[in-house]
Amino acid sequence: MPYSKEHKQKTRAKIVDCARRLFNRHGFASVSIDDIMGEAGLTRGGFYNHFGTKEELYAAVVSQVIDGTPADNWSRGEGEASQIIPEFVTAYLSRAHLENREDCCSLMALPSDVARGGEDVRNAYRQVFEFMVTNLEKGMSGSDTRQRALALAALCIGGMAVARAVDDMGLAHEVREAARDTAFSVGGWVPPQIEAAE
Amino acid sequence: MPYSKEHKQKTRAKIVDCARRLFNRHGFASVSIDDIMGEAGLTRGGFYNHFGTKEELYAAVVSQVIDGTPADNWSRGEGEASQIIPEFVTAYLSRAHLENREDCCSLMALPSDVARGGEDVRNAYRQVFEFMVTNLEKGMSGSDTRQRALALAALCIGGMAVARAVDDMGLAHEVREAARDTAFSVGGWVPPQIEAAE
DNA sequence: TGTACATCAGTGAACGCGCGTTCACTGATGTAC
DNA sequence: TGTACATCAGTGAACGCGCGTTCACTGATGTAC
Repeated sequence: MPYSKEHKQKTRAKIVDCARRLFNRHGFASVSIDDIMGEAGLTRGGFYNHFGTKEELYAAVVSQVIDGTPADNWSRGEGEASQIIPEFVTAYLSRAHLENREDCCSLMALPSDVARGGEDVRNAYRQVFEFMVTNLEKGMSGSDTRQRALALAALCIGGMAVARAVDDMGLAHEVREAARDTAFSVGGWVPPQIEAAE
Repeated sequence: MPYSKEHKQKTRAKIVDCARRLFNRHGFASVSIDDIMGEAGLTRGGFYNHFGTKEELYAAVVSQVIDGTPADNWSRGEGEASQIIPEFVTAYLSRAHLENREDCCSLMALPSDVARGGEDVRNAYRQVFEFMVTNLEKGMSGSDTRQRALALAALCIGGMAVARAVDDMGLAHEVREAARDTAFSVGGWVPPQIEAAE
């Protein structure tokens, strides 16, 4: 069998990776298969060797937990949860994560796109969200941890989604910082001290 | 001058209204001008008597504060802010508002669409968001009201946006209720008692 | 009151364009001998 | 080791289609006389 299995897997991974960045930046409907394949250094026809439809790729993108982003820090999850989880929240609500339009968490970059997507996409979104909530909960103590973790996830995602939608960077960072401070309060953690160095 | 001024204004308002419902449900990129004009009982050519481009209509939609939705309750804003604002939050995070895909707040229905929209759209989004935050703050007492109002708005919008994106209605309502309970805690209000009747 | 007219909101065919998907093909590669 | 072959990932022209926008027109309406 010519072309090793890894070759095809690598190509597929490259397509998903390029698609993720383009979807995060431009949304699902506005990115064409030509755009994606071009970005991956391939031509349109080959797309259908890897995916049946554009929608199938969409689901693959959403369910991908991304290397090299805040989501990654937390998925590694070694060490004390009570320390790692607040660090994750700080990174999630950081200036860098707000400004990086491509390498960011799809939960915050695509909520309204996914809401009107097909079954597979919404399923993928739910799984990533549940993963986030479960991990946030691990970093909490006290009562109602599940409820607080759900609200905390909503606050992180909502804060960043809103900050991206407004046309005023000053307001955007004000929202982001307000979300972060309130997130620490809901989580029951002491506020981050790294503030000045951010 | 034939066709009274009100005639044209009414037609314009009808187009914006139909567009708002279609955008909320399907997103900006997936709704065509034919769809909108058809919904309004008109034909495509007439669109350009009212708007220069599709993007211009988009901004008009986002900036419209909607009659007959929770947003309306609060914009009326007569009476005690400390009572009306918690009522608004309850209505915003209600089952009905989550399930109504068309007549809902654009802040929660379109965040990721707006984030990649043009200047006018993002400006309109900011104005509506600022209006929401200002009003939430009026219903608060204690310290850091501005910061808490920003986080509260992010929590409301984020909670609803996420609840809409997941494929499990049970989880969706769990998120919505968690957001609501935490919202009341951030707002410094006593939890709503209407729960059972919801 | 009745009629001729000017206005302009609304019509719908047409434009160039890019989309998602299909398909006959090409050619780089691993395997068999 | 060298060569012929089979595989199948990748190519790119072509498909039908719907898009945003334009434009010559039509016909309902308010106004002037």
